[in-house]
Amino acid sequence: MEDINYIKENRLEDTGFAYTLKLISGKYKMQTLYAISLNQGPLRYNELKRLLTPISFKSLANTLRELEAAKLIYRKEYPKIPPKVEYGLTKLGESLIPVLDAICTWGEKQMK
Amino acid sequence: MEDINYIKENRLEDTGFAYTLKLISGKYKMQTLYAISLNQGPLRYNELKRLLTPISFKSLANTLRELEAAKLIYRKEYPKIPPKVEYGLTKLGESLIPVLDAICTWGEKQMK
DNA sequence: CAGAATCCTGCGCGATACTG
DNA sequence: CAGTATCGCGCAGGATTCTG
Repeated sequence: MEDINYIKENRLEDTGFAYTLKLISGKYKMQTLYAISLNQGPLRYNELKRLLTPISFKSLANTLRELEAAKLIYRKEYPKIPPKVEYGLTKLGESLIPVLDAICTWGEKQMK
Repeated sequence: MEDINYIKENRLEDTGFAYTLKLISGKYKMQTLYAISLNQGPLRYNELKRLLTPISFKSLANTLRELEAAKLIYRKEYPKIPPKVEYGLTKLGESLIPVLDAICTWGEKQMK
């Protein structure tokens, strides 16, 4: 009944569904989160760049900034030469991984 | 180890994850599937148009065609005047709903 | 090494009009 | 009612260059 109302009242955009999509939609956001998860630990800027090939520097920077703003990843800077920056999942980001895993699992089933 | 290899070999794109995303990425694809699911039954063209506001006719037509090509929805035409066409979830499409539900649930938790 | 800055491009998507 | 056809554009994303 709740769901029915949502949809009847044309407010799909007020559901948690739309809320989540707003945070993770974009060409590389989910891939970025998933790459960090698969690595089982934080990744450096250039590692992400390589893993997300063919992403551009600009897209990567944007993606990381937006994910950080959404508190899904954290950015840790090591002030030294040469510079080193790591990106890892926050608790919030980790809580999203089961969802991404479900996406992966579903795909694996269909592939064979 | 499998996962590690995937990521080390820069083949995130060969995972089930990428496979799934290819089918459901696009501005309105997941929303379309979810709307049909929430309705607990097939929806007509104009109903979808309304529910997915502010989608355009062109985007809606494209979205429906691509989802149908991916066998996630079916199209049923009633040959009569006035025309009536229904779009519903296939078995494959239904199998994806738990994943979309997970996305919704996650969002609901964060909203409060 | 990790970006910022700049300029450029495609195309996903929208708006509108038309049709069986 | 359920779509196509046409035209046009914003903006996400790309390519390249520069810097602390």
